[in-house]
Amino acid sequence: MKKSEVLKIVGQNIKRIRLEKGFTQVDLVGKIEARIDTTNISRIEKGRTNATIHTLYKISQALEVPLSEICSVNISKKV
Amino acid sequence: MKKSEVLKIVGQNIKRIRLEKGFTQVDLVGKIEARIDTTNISRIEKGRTNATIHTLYKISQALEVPLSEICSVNISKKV
DNA sequence: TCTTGACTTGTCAAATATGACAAGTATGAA
DNA sequence: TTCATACTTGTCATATTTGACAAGTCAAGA
Repeated sequence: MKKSEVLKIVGQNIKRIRLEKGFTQVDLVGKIEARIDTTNISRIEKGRTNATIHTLYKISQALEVPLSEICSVNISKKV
Repeated sequence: MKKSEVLKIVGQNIKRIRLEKGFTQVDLVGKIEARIDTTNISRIEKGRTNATIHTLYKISQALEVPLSEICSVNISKKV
């Protein structure tokens, strides 16, 4: 699986969960004590940036889901 | 949960799985088609670096586990 | 149309992840 | 002790993430 695909799937996970919970990006930022920016959330959701694990962790906190849930990418069959 | 704790847990996950599978860090690098370095694997396992999701994905590929498994951090009770 | 809210995108500066290499540490075997 | 293997750590250059801000897009209402 290509880098861009991985980033896209992670971003879709985040966006899907966020919408399911009825949050806006601004809501998320408000829920995170550590600083984070809607610009970055947007970029991550769109798969335009290769986020660090800590940033994803902060987002998972705001979404109230385990980090592993937003990192749920199908295990590739072939490398 | 502090940033350093998150990084440490992810690193421990990787190291634990790697040892369970009997791989050395050099083995891992050899299994990953995309370029990655033992220096970086070591730093990630030690929690000294805030790895990007794509790097963790590459490691998960080499370890033959889902990305979500190495990202398994207990959901924090309190923010 | 105009406005508002939500999101996207461009740019910038600062911080830092990454790959590469060298050197150091630790362990175990001969 | 010596050697080999595995890992850690320091440093460097490069690339990129991140937060911040501004501006742009888009859809839904009034």
